[in-house]
Amino acid sequence: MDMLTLLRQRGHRITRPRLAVLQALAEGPAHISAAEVLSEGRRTHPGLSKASVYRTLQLLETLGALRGIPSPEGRSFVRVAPGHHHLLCQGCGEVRDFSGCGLCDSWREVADEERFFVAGHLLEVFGLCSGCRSKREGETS
Amino acid sequence: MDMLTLLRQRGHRITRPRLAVLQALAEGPAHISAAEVLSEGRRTHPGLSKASVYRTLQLLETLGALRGIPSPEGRSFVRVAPGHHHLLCQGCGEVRDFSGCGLCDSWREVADEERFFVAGHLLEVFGLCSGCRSKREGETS
DNA sequence: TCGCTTGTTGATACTCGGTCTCAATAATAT
DNA sequence: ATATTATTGAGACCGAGTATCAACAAGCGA
Repeated sequence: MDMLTLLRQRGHRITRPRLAVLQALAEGPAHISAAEVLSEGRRTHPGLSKASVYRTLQLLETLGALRGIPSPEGRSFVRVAPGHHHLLCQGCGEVRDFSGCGLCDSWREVADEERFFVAGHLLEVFGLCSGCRSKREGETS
Repeated sequence: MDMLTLLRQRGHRITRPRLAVLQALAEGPAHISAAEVLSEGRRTHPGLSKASVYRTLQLLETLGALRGIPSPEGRSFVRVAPGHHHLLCQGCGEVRDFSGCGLCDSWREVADEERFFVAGHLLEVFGLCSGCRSKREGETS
């Protein structure tokens, strides 16, 4: 669902700071940090404050529209989308997306057993990207 | 592989602080924070410093034996084990494990396409646990 | 359209997880 | 035993994220 509609539907006010954050999320990179949202958002609303950015990101995460993932500089946020997953390089920190995991069913029954309401899921595959891989050629593993 | 053996094999020295961290990881809860490792580790090595704990955890993560996952109070660390995944509650922050995901193959070909060396993977399923679920009964979604 | 109510904002002080520095120490090789 | 050098511990430091609170404005009803 549209994040703007989601906010309205849940009874949250549509304000300039929130619109600026939504626009930053829409126009910015797929993985975006709070700091990037702040600087990007100030292009549409110069007075945008750090606190509002964090509050809005937190709100969107609570509503299930965003998901924070760990990154070297704090957290970065991604739009929650079905079958959207990551390859995390432990060498350089690069995050690469991939989609179409084809496995979005087998864990569902586990969640059902636990009486757990599933808002979304995220598969992290971590290791070394091709670049870092060749750099470490020769090391014992 | 045994974490102690792993350290030795990669040419890292076996020191008292590192042994204390390994023991804390072995005896502590499955999901453990750096602060918990510190206090737990000081039981076997009272002089253990915060810096050493963070350094050792970082080293073990680099070596692929540990994986940090986001949590309200910083990060918590889990032993990397095949088919070990999480249900993260966005209401209370509870982390519940589940295993036997049965899907540890379909993403592998994606990784291969990207020439990505896979050290491990972690599936996060997030939403609401049964407790938080009933608390929010009646809210629009 | 005009207020009124109250959710939201912005500035800033603050918290605290995590890192950096560097002299002192101790694990390994010889 | 000695030399080499990775590692440690103490504490200063950094910076992401939060708390506070008076001022503001979104939305609603009249």
